[in-house]
Amino acid sequence: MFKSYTIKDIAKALNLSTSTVSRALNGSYEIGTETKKLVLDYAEKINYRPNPIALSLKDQRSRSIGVIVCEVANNYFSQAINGIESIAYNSGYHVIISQTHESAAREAANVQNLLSRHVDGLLISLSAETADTSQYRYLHEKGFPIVFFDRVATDIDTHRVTVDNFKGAFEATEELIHSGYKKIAIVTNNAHLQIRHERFNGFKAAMEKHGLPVPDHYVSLCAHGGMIIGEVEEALTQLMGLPDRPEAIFSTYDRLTTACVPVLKQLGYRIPDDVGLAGFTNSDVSGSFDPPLTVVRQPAFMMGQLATELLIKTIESKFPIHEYTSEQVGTELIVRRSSAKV
Amino acid sequence: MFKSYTIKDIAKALNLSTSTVSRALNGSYEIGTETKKLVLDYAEKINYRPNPIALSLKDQRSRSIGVIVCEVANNYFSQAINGIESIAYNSGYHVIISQTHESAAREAANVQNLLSRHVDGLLISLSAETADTSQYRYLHEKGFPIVFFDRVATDIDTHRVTVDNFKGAFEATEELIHSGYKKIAIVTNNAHLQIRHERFNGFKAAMEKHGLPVPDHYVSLCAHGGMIIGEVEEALTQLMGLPDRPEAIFSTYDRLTTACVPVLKQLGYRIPDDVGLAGFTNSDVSGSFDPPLTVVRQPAFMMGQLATELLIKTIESKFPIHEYTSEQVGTELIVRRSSAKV
DNA sequence: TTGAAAGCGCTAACAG
DNA sequence: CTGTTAGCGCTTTCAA
Repeated sequence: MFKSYTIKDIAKALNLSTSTVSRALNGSYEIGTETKKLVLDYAEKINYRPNPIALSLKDQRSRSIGVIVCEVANNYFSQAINGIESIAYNSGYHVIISQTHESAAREAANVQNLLSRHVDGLLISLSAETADTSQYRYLHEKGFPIVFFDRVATDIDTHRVTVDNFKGAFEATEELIHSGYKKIAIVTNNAHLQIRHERFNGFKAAMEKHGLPVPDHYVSLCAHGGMIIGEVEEALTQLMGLPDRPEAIFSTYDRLTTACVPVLKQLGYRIPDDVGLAGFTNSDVSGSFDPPLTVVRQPAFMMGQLATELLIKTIESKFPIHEYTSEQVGTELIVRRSSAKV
Repeated sequence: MFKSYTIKDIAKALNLSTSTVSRALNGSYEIGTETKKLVLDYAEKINYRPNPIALSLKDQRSRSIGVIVCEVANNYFSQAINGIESIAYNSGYHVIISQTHESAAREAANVQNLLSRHVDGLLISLSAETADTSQYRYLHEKGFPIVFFDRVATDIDTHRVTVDNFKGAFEATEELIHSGYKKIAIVTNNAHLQIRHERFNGFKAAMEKHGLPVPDHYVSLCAHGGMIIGEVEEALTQLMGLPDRPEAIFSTYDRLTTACVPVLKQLGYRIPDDVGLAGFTNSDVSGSFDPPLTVVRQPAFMMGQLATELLIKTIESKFPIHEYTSEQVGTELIVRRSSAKV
């Protein structure tokens, strides 16, 4: 069923040896111009395609890279995957995507799965649940090419691609402050991720700079980062039920930010009249929200490209690499009405 | 660099032949219980993983399926890919995604690329530009497993997974009519796609049923389906500039629908006060829009699953399949304020 | 119950 | 310039 032609078929048809055919196909110099033309023409005619599996077996590489993300159906990640694909494709790699759904166990299983498929390298964005990164350290120490992007493991010295989360959060928070908000709460996702810390710190730094307090009860955690709407409801109900109810909310994570909108409305609060809102999100329709959202946007596509370039460079390096780069790109603050003070 | 263990390593270490090791690993019956245990224990200890590439070479299949979509960063497709992955993963296939960016040329190139990678089958959603489906017919006739989903080629008799586009469009249009709109225009994407026709026909049928006309100048085309904002601007500017300006707009395509919102606003029209709006989209934040959007939603995840199941069944079928199923699933109409009549 | 050997498609070292 | 051959990791006859 759908057998394709092999080098052998060509050799037989042309009464040549397979090696001659191989040489012709690969543009070797030690071959007669006529023979070469003969082979190429015939190959063209029968639409010959080399079998990449045989090639992979030969040179011990699969020409594929594994990508680990929490969810494909996520603005940031789908845009990043777009960037990943664009580079990988041009470099002759294919991309195998696997999703953790924010589960550390699934993440571990996916890594094993990708390894058993002999991917040449791994592009990783940690799940929110991942606390233990030892499997990555192990691989990394064994010389297996790994690049982290966005949600990185800080305790492993590898290539990394991130945004300046601190600055992104700082700017957004300061925007809220400049609008006139003083009592600002933060909703954030799981504590393990580095990006959470950085964004949290950026938030705190902005508050501190302006002499504003960040009481503990103004810090609300949603472990599933907006995937579970009940969690967001609970968090916001609690925040908005406080005696010193916050005047504005800063959200550190994509879905969390967009999830805040319907939840706040459902709880009876108008944005920004009753409560201001700003947060990280890569949604490309955040400007059409009611109200239009003030957002921090990450250059997802570019980050995907950058990470993939680093990974492929590592994979194809003749020598083991021991110098790792941490690329940090900027975020974009888009100010809209949700952060205005009425 | 990162060499993994082979069956040979085990054989050497245990002083056995590779075939014995192979048999032990594969639970063959013609093997001594002791030897078997020995091998399995050792394999476990060194964390042995069979090389899928060698296996593929042997049995002439790659255990991978190719997916062709226009864009990963698209609500519908990212959700569908989610479904595709879930089934493929469990069946031991990996998924190679490639994007056409709505270009027929890129689509053709991607197909060739996937074929040269010897994928075992193809899951295809046509690009908006694709008019010529002969490459698919050719493959299909050669016995290559293909399943179309969402944007299908109707002139090829293969497995297909679609939604009831006619009904989805019919219901949404009728919803606008029931709200009190009479002059309803339609913005739609490229003419080649079957889904466009079906949705257009559903729209027309609803209009006819209620005795409403669909003049030609109420039909507006955006070839790039909302990817190019200028196109949407042009289309809407023209529609809204008509002497008999439409009172409502029905949009047949995901991004087109969401793109209508900022464009209409920018042109100075309020939704639904000045113009009603309803359309297809799988955006999961359409309820947070200003105004909340009346949308037709497709069960993308399920469609991805269905298509993948069909494909894998075809791939693994012992006999050539000549009976093809056309699965059609329902759409969901979510009525919100954008389609209300003020 | 085990081992030897061929073969999947391709490349490359070695002969000629 | 071209052919022969071994080998990548694995399974599967065929022999023993």
